[in-house]
Amino acid sequence: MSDERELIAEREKKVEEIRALGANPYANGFSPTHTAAEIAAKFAGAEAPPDAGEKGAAPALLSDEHFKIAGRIVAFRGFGKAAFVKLLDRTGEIQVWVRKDLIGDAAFALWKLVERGDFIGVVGSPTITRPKNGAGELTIVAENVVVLTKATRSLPEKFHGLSDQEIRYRQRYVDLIVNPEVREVFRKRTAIVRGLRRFLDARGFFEVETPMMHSIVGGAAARPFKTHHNALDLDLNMRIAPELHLKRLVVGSLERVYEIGRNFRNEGLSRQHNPEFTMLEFYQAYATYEDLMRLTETLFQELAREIAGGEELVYQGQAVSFASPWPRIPMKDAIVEASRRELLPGGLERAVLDDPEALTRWIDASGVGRRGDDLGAVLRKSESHGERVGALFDNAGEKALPADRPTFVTEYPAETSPLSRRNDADPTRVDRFELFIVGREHANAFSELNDPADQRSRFARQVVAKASGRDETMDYDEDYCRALEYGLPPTAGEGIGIDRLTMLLTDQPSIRDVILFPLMRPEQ
RNA sequence: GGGCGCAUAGCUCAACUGGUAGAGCAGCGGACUCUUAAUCCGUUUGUUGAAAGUUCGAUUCUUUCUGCGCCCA
Repeated sequence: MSDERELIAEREKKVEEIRALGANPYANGFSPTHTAAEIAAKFAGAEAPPDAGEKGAAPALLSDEHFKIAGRIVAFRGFGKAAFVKLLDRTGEIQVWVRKDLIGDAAFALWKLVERGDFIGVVGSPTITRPKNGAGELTIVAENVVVLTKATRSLPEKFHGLSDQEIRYRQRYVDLIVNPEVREVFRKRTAIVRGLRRFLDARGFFEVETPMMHSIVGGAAARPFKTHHNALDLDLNMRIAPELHLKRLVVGSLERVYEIGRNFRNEGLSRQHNPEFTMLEFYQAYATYEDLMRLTETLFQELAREIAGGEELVYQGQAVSFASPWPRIPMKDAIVEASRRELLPGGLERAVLDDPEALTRWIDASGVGRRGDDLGAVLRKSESHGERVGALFDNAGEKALPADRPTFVTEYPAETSPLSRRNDADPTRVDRFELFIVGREHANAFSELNDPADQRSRFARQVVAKASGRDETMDYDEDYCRALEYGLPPTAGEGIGIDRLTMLLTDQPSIRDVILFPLMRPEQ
């Protein structure tokens, strides 16, 4: 009787037996008056009532007040004519004590068909069970019990729970039932999103929703998912970023806007990447990327205090201090540091990175350009000095950043930032930063390019690159350029990945641990 | 995309160099009205991820496939 179907059949038999006793195994209309947490709060610190002493005697109550509670039985300890069960509701667990003498023979006959996994409703009053080792436990002594939903599949083993990662991700509902720490991660995720909204709302930002289906690809360097609208016979892309629509809204004089929503990028899966992921993007008129560095520091510190309990946190064993000020490192300095630390061949000085011809000579002399790895491949197909610098940073410079401090990387090359404003003093670079924490990109921000002529030429370069086979490029967005011609006020904008932020603040190793239903291959 | 690893009962895990699969929990039957992984007695349960190969014999060795994880890119 251990074949899975037989286990289910055993429980289905009980469903019928419940019906035979005149009860509904899928009953409706039971309205709880209290949650587990509310009762726990109400009787926090209560003294145990006087012990009745007699073995088998009904316990003295803390209060005559009747509480109606409902939840799933996650632990069941039976004693023949009595049982202790743990009821799980949305706020946590509470113990219930069911006694034959208190609920009566008829109800107890029904109770005998109840087991771990079932939902029940209970009416009863509180007591504190006899202290054995340490304190007694707050417990609702049942006067009445009803079956609300009979479960026909049994829960995973009570002690080890569910640890198979594949089943945890595929059957998240089971994971959430048996792993309290998983519930806590997702509770914190929601608290993070609420915290972001609170932070931005308090600063006069306006929350908006923009389209997720775009006919034009833009706002990031990524491959899109394709889809199709039948009635219009229109090919569409799932958005890779909301950026261009949000800036249109700044043109529309909204000035401060943000959107929290899903983006879709057709790329591989890893511990840091899920094809659909959630981003916050916000845009603030009359701000610069430097203003956003200060804002970002404050935002992350506030969230760390609320979610992680302070500005000193530990991510997967790595201590990280959020205390101000956060280091700011120009991209080229990070590359020089990588060379110094032999993450790259030596001799890569700042002067070399500043001079396209010197960099070409260094790439040839060091052999990096002939390497079979990703860096070699990217360098060979790079068509500009800026792209080469960006490739050196992505493949080595990142690794030379401080591990124990959030770090702003600044001075990005213009070629890899087609939507960013050029730096006034050095037009080959843009007013942009990315925030790196524990080696991962956590935010990307820049002062926005609002010169329509410059924007048009940068879109044109993207189109040329796409024509030459690059698929992670943007389309020419004519309407966006038209919007810029109406005037985008000086504006800075930023994107923050909510999934990675949640990983960081809840110390989770994989993005799949902070997404309720991560993308998986279909079963079978 | 490349490399490494994992896949055994519903769940968590065993099974030495190849000898026909076990435990705990869950389930089932019984005892039990203060338990905390309740306890005690008895007891059922398997296409060892799939397919093929080597072998007298494969959970174990080989190949392919599927799914998952990790590392690299």
